[in-house]
Amino acid sequence: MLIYKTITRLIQYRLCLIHYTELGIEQIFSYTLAKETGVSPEQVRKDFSQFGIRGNKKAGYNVLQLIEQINAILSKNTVQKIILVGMGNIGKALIHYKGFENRNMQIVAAFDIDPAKQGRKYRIPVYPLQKLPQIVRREDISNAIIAVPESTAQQVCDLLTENGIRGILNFAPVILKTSDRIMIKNISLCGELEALSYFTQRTTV
Amino acid sequence: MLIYKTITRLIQYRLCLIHYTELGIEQIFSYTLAKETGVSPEQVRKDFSQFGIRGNKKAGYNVLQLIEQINAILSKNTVQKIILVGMGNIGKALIHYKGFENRNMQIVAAFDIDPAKQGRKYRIPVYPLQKLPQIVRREDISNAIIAVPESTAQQVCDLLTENGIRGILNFAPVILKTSDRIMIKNISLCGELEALSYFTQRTTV
DNA sequence: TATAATATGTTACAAAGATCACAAAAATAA
DNA sequence: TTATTTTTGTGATCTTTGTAACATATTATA
Ligand SMILES: NC(=O)c1ccc[n+]([C@@H]2O[C@H](COP(=O)([O-])OP(=O)(O)OC[C@H]3O[C@@H](n4cnc5c(N)ncnc54)[C@H](O)[C@@H]3O)[C@@H](O)[C@H]2O)c1
Ligand SMILES: NC(=O)c1ccc[n+]([C@@H]2O[C@H](COP(=O)([O-])OP(=O)(O)OC[C@H]3O[C@@H](n4cnc5c(N)ncnc54)[C@H](O)[C@@H]3O)[C@@H](O)[C@H]2O)c1
Repeated sequence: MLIYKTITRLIQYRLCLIHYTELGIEQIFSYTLAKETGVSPEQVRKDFSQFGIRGNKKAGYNVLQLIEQINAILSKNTVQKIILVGMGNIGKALIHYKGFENRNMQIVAAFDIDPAKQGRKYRIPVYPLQKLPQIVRREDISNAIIAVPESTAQQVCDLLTENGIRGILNFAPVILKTSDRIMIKNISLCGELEALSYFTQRTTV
Repeated sequence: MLIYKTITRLIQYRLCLIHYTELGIEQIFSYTLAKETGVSPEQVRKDFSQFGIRGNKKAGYNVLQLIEQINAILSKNTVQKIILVGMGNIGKALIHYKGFENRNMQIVAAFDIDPAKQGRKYRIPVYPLQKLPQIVRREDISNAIIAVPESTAQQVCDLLTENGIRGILNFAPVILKTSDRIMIKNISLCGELEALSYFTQRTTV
């Protein structure tokens, strides 16, 4: 994906900028944002430049204006609705999380095969899988989170894509096989920890 | 990090290979593994080659032997101990997770400032932060997970690094500032979802 | 008005990573 | 034994991403 990393950084910048508004900061420089987000000032300017965001020489960028411009790029003017499949450990952690709102996202429905999990016990209604096609269509959902066991992840993925889902955040430790028009992002917590281990181990040698 | 991606892939390969042993498969080819992990066969061979793992022309690689070789590279012969700071939504999801064992990892202790969370209510003992230095030293821990709110993440990070932690998996949506000898891996769930949204939005236009 | 200082924006350069192409080896078939 | 097929291993190439350099614009100051 060509500009995936750039978009990821824009999202980071946006988060910082929102902090700045809370602190009453109105104007910033590329190196301010760079330091805060751990990239180089040139990178910040280049990212902005790529999307036609221009700053002022000697005066940097206006925070509010910058947020507006990034919002426009990221289509952050409407709330982005997401569904969740699998109400286990991870699923529950996600639906209890308050941080989505600030970022204009909302988990609008969850699904689980286990009848004990279904109903309105949680902040968000939990439906049986049979309801999925209907809700995806009604709410016009494009993105979903897979938080089911490895053994059922592929079939959940198939169900989602058959019903028009185009983006999936996958927690199951399997590589999902699907059309390349579908975008899949794997969250591999164990993998990340194993990689960390490798490098922290090495440094002692 | 020079070989970070290679290591990440080795970890993926290992996971697949373990599946193969469970299915009774003894011998595999680079393209088998490639298909399963979503990379190219050349990449697989190159990754192995980089660590001196050689296959057999026309006969591919022996599964068990390959696992052994990858284990040796990843130091997977001993259980890797990890600590967790923050017993909220994410923290609880992690300690209830059974999947760490299969990957030779173990969360050996958790920490929280909230006395209500402390004690032996969970699978893993939860201590006050004051106990952290002692336990890190006693158990010889190198890696930690930060699952505390954004507002306290930096101070937890400082505490960890002061006590010899060298690798951190961070769930808080902030860029932690620390020495560059410390390896930090950020898990940005909201960020990933926002990026997904961006691309799935675009495709409709 | 001229000069200095400070940030931006862009072009050129470098590094990392992945892909491609193909030679070499091993097994099988003729 | 020779030819054919299959699969590995790696040098060359392409792509992507990030870094560095520098010219340009703006503001402040003398
Ligand atoms: N919990 C963690 O810390 C953690 C860490 C790393 C990876 N993961 C991965 O994340 C995924 C979820 O983990 P978890 O701990 O939440 O699992 P879990 O077992 O606690 O929950 C899985 C949930 O999915 C539901 N489910 C099963 N099949 C389903 C289907 N076909 N359709 C809908 N719902 C279905 C189950 O009823 C259950 O509620 C797993 O693949 C796991 O390997 C979890
Ligand atoms: N839950 C999610 O789905 C989710 C999604 C994205 C990001 N995150 C991020 O992950 C982090 C954890 O999220 P959560 O939902 O589990 O939060 P939470 O509020 O449920 O839990 C935080 C826990 O940390 C403890 N804590 C606070 N300060 C501490 C300190 N200084 N030392 C030790 N413990 C301390 C609290 O007592 C609490 O138990 C947050 O930074 C959050 O932004 C969470």
